[in-house]
Amino acid sequence: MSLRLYDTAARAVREFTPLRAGQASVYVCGLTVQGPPHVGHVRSALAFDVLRRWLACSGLEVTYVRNVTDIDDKILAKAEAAGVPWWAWAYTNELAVTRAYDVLGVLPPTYEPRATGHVPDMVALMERLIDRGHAYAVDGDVYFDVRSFPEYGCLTRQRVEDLEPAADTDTDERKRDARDFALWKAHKPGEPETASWATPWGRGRPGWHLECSAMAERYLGPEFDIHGGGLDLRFPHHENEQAQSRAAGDGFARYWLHNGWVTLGGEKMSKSLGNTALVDEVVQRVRPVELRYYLVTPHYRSTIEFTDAALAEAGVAYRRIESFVKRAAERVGADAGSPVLCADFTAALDDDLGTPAAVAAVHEAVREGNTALAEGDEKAVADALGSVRAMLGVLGLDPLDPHWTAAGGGDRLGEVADGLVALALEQRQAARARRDYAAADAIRDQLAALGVQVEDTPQGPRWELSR
RNA sequence: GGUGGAGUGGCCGAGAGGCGAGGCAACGGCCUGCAAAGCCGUCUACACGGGUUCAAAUCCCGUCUCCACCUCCA
Repeated sequence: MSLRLYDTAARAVREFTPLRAGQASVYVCGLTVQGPPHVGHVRSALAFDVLRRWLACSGLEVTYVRNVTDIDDKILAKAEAAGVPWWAWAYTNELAVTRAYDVLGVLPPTYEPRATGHVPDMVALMERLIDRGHAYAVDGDVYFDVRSFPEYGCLTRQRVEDLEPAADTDTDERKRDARDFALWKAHKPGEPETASWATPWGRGRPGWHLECSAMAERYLGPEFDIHGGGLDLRFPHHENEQAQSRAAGDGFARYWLHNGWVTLGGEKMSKSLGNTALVDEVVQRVRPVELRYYLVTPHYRSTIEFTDAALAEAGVAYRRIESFVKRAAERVGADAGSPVLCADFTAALDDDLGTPAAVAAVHEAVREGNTALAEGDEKAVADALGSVRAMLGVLGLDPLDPHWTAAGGGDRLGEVADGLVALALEQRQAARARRDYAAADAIRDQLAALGVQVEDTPQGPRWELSR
């Protein structure tokens, strides 16, 4: 069986057949860098990070482009309110987004283009659209003529007549149809000069949708495999992108993937509602890898409610897996066993990235591994470990991946602590040997009070920091 | 008004006509000096009302509730 993906345009799961054999081209809408990222934003990045890892794991050479929208109305407004240049505001937030992605183990894209760096591509695209009769310029604004393109609305199955007028411009009277949307916005008095670029129609700045069409074409070609983004981008953003590109003669995206919401209090997490949980704040309370587990485990298209309880539960579940990996690695070595993916795991991810069933397969392998550990069957332990680590690697959740283990390693104080705990455990073992359980338990209790969790195993005591 | 999505056991969260997803919690057992961890077992649910079918959480009709997009939005 091979990969099947739910395509929003088809409203069905479709077999994934790459345009070019052995390769996959993916364009994902990144963020408009108007503020720091919240949990909902990173869910999207994580969903497509898993897609990208799975495509690569399936043997495809993946070109993954995720843009940054670094110019738009809100960036201008917020920067002005904060009294800083718009480009500084945008860049500050872009750095915050990059940091959040990195903290959660999102792999860097193949390339991350910015809207402001692609004005010539946008101008060229507008010229093509005007030449073909699908766009028109009025007083420095350039609009897409939705009535000129019969397919308009096909991505979201909407009829132009049913749509409410596009409100992305101040005035309607210059547009041929109220639903026509702006490809380019003329410079307005009062807006910073730095937020405008020269074009054949005068100075101005990009409309939101145009950048993605221009950048996708530059880096992925006129037709590419997968276009991803959040559900809210279906309309108008993706509908408009597709209209622009196809009206210009490009094939554009062959599969459309959209991730579901993270809700808080039953409603979509969003800045306008004020119900956001910022990534920076959440990772103060939970380990990033546990946040990643929480976000990656449910299916990417389902809505998930962000609660402390759900997050805590995800942490417990992840630690169960992590605990096996660490014990097994101590027993047989971290790299023992071969990276064999369980058949259930592969089948699950091939079925529209069914991470819930994939995680269930991981838990199954962990259970078998724990049994092997208890029975002292080192061959079986190694098999399970290799398999579990390989599967976790696809999900970006391998506890032994340097990304998660890098922090805090190798410092002098840590070595001293290791030695002190070992010393205490020797004392405790001695007490146990002479059946002085009161003394042995006292040592264990004192270590526990310091956050050191001791467990006895057939191979002797081991310890971890409790959480 | 138009276009979509959702309602599952104590909780999170899958599945989409017939074999009890998985995890968390709880309870019982095994293991352990006692723990911890682990393993085994128990807990048989699908908003409501009809219908189709040998068989429905899954299909059809109706109802209720909630959410999203059509305005910036992951």
